[in-house]
Amino acid sequence: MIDVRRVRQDPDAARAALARRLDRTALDQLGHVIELERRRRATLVQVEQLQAARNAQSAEVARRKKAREPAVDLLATLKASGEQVHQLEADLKDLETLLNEHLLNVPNFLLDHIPDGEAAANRVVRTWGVVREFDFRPRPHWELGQTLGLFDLPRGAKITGSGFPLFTGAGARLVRALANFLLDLHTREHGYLEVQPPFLVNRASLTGTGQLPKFEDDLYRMASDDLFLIPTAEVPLTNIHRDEILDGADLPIAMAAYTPCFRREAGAHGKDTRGLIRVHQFDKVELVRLVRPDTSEQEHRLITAHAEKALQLLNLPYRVLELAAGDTGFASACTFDLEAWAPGVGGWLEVSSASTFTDFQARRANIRFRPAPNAKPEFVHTLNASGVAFPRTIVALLENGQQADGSVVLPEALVPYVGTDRLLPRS
RNA sequence: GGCGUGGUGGCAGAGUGGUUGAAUGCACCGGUCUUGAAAACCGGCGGGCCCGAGAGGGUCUCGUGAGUUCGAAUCUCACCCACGCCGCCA
Repeated sequence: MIDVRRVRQDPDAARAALARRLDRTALDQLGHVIELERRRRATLVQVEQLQAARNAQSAEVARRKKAREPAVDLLATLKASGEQVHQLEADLKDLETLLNEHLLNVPNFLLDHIPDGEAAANRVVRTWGVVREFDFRPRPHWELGQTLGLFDLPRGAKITGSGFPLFTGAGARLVRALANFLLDLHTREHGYLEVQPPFLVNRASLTGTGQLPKFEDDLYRMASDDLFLIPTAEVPLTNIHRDEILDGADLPIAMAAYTPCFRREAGAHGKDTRGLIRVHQFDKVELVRLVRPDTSEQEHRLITAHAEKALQLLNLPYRVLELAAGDTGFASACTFDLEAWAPGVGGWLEVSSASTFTDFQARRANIRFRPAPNAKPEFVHTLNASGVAFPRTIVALLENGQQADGSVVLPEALVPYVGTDRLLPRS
């Protein structure tokens, strides 16, 4: 949630800032916010003045009762003004409800330095690793998965539907190995607290991180309980400290979790439907940090570096993109995507997204900290990064590690976890 | 699922209609004392919003929402959550 006070102090600056998102509805929402906030404050002043008068009269009633003096005249005026206050309060509440609805649909302000434009304007910040030259035609992962017996997508579709992968044998073991490798890396080397959160969350949590109310169509919902399958562990992790005031000395808070993620991918039909690139259920190790606002830019670089370290240890060539204004997610102020090279499909695959949300999620989820003992609470800044998403990482591992004989060489870091340095075709 | 008990400030815990945003203790902050620390003593100490240049002032808030009343933490109703016992189940 954006800061309404910032909007009303300089509405034109707010409009200009949001215009960068190239999203008409965002500006429309902002227009409503400005008008509703004006009316809200006008009504609030009225209500409070009336209440102040009534409180004084009420105290006088109490005094007279104690002194056994008559108070009928006061009781009559209080009764009348009571109805007036009641009406004004109802008006105020309607305004606040409406204001909040619009506010929840306004995206975050972007950091100044990110490029303007749509996805085509995304900026390559750096590239790591060497794209391998093949002396044979590199095969796509779905062919490798078939010959190596790693996954069985038709049967996954039979059990559930398209986009619900079934991993088998060494493939299933590779998933488990990645989970252990990544959790060990982030907890032991990078200092994250390992967390195993619930996979179902309520509306308040999804509103806190920004998925609701706007993106309900992208979520799987359990109608009987009004709970949702998590689209990312970002949701439960960030909400752990919802409605809390943290001790400033405890920041930054760093948490890592391995969870499945569920996404309906509504509206993405026909795009990347083959293989493991776009699926409805996938595993991911997620990193979340709650930090002091003045450190959030350096924290953003740090969390990005943590995700990059995973790709480096997996020996996967990747590039880092700074997303352009028009391509940055609703809640994010600045996002770095990590894209691993996949020679089989011949493209860069997003395997991680590292974002700073500034105080946007903290306002929605009401996560604050006390900068010093007895000081006023302030909102934290929240950040997260995939560290990393499994299916596309597996795609990159298979397609980069493939040999002419059909086997796949695994990176050294994974060998102890998988128990072999090479995946061999089924005999 | 059934029956029962309960939800008060960072924690513990008073408070059953009238200056109670809330006693008291702990924790925390400042000070006195001390070579220093501890103890002791003195003082301070929830959060949101609004007005105000500021000083300051106002208002709301005792799980959430609605209601009764001139007035509610205190009464009524609904909902949510936690705990206990029973049932069911891994």
